Amino acid sequence: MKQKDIKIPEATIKRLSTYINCLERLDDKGCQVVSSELLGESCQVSPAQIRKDLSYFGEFGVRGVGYATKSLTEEIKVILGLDCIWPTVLVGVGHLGHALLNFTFFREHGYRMVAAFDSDPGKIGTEVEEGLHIQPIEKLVETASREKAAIGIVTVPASSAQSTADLLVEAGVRGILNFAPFKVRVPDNITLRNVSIVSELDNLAYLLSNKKPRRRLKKKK
Amino acid sequence: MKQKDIKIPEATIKRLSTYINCLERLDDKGCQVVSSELLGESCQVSPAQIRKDLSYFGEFGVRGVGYATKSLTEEIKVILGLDCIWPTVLVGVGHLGHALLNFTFFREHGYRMVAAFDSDPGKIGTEVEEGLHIQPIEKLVETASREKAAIGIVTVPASSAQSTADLLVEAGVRGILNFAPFKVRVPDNITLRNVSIVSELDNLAYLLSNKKPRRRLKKKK
DNA sequence: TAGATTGTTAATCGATTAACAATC
DNA sequence: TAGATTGTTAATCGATTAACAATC
Repeated sequence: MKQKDIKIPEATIKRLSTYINCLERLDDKGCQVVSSELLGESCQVSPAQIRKDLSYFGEFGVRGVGYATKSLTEEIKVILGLDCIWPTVLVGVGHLGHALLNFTFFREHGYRMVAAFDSDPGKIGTEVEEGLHIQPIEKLVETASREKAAIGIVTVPASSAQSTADLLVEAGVRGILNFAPFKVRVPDNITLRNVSIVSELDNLAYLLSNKKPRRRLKKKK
Repeated sequence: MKQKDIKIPEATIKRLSTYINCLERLDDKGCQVVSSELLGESCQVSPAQIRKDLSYFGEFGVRGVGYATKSLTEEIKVILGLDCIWPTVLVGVGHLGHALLNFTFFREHGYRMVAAFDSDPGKIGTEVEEGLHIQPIEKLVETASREKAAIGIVTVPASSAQSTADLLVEAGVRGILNFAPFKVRVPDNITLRNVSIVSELDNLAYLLSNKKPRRRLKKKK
């Protein structure tokens, strides 16, 4: 049990999110108790890593036994802040925006989409989800602040990413998830995550072009 | 100039991809030569980091001067393997799949979508891009191997992610980019990248819930 | 108790940053 | 040459892994 102002590695947070996923699947299979060994096998992380990750936040297991699947899931959700609802808005309802609006996981994980915006006049008023109608960008600041949106998702083209982020900040969101291929800048008090789909692909291309048929550089075990 | 069997950090590869992006933008602005200082400012990476990243692959700059914008861009593309065309197939033409098929960057970065598949009979035959018609999953192995697809993109639901990956492996792809919220398993000789959009959101939620306003997370136990 | 598995510390490994000699 | 900026080495910082005492 720690919990000072110790810095938690970002990688740990990322893994915690995947632990939830794996724990839920194990629970579905009827696994009421999991060891770090089993969970590690299930989500491809070493048992030591799992125990270390959890130890940043407290003691959740029973020595000699393991972790109660359901309660560990809940504990991790609390750690990640998924025990409360995050009002979220999305800007840019192209295909990607649409994909996120429909993303089932979204609803299941404590996020609530309270508004969606687009600059295309032809899209305004379209119902994308039950009760969710696309609004014009001009309404962003007004609507998002009224709805107390905490998170803004940016799925506009690179060229309007910065101006969109600016509007979201003006509307009072506390965090921005940016999918546009442009690293936006926001004030220090706003939390920002840039997601680069192209980088992921490029990473794959790199790995492929440097993997000679017989060479083995980076083996995981 | 190094280039032995030195291990390149994954973070370096990720950054190289963003360097290309920034370099192209700087070039558009008429910047023919950039210093690591300027490029760093532009893509929010420290100058030392940039020089270190590049030094893994060779010497691309001129001391006292900087880097030629255009040629550095090209050099990085070669490093990442973006100087050749990667035939790619996509499985699962939902909103996310659609988003990727239309992603302009895709074409611009040396990937060529050679086929798209979906299990929904209602979608078969639909033209999603110029000359690209959705094919049934049953045709995956045949078509993908005939087209010599090197990369497979998985945008199916979690429940069919593993079976889709299996088919792609059977079809002979060398790398898989998986967007489904399920960590698939593939043979050692296949390069795999899992992209978790939910993890990104969860990461944001964590950062937000541990920031000032809701400071107090008292530990019991 | 004996066996199992956690939580934690210490050792290892890896990545970033700082500093500076090389050199245009 | 003087000024600028790279490429690289060494120092620092951070994350992962291994090992084991604690304990159910």
